[in-house]
Amino acid sequence: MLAGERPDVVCLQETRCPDKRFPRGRLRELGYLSQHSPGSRRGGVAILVRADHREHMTHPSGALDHKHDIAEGRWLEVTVEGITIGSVYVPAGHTRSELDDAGKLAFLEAMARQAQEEHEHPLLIVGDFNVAPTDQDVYEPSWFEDSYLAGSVEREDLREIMREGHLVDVYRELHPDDRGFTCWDQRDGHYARDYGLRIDLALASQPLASHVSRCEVDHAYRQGHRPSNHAPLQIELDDVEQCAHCLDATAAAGAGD
DNA sequence: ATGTCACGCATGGCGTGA
Repeated sequence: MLAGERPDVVCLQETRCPDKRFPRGRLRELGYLSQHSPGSRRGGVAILVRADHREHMTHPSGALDHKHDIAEGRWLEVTVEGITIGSVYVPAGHTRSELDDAGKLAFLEAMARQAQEEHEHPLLIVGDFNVAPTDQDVYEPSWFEDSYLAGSVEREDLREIMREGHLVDVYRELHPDDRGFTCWDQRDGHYARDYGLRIDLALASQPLASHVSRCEVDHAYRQGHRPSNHAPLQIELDDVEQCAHCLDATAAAGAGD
């Protein structure tokens, strides 16, 4: 994919490898800069940036309050060509025990604060949110009623992130009537019957969202022998320079008010 | 609703989390 399509930026979740085994050298050979935040076990997020953007990127510090262990292996951000891109892996909160639930909600709330702080900046957050925003994003809503993936509390926290950051759910904006599932249970038949969920999202700040020309679920990565149970989102932006310029102007206008 | 998988702990399965 890196050798063929040559995307500008790739955000990965669940790298599931210690930092030592993260293939920095191989990525460099392929012409990509990489940043990796390893997870203690199954997490781990990374961002790859095509090397020709080297002169036009920064790594902001203090992203999602790194003082808290909660962000370890779950959040990374980089600013490329004036656009801040976050790669996120929200805790699943699988058991829905009080502890897990609190961890997931605390994480979502930290994201909302971060989004609020950066709301004047061109921002694109992508990754596994472990929240299906609405019942349209779940294959059988009654089975997921108030579950950890589709609970009302989780959904409200997700809406708060979008409100605070003035963020748009890019896939839903472009595909109002499709389900656009990105994740399926590993058990036999679930993918074939499209028993899936849309929990992998791309949230773009509003002026940036108008420059998103394409957002698709890439089913090619669900083919082959024992693929991931997730399918990636592909996103294309039009007129990025113009967009960054217009957003700078917006921010400047906002600062003057 | 449930037809999987990899892992840790510990060595043949079981419990766990996604």
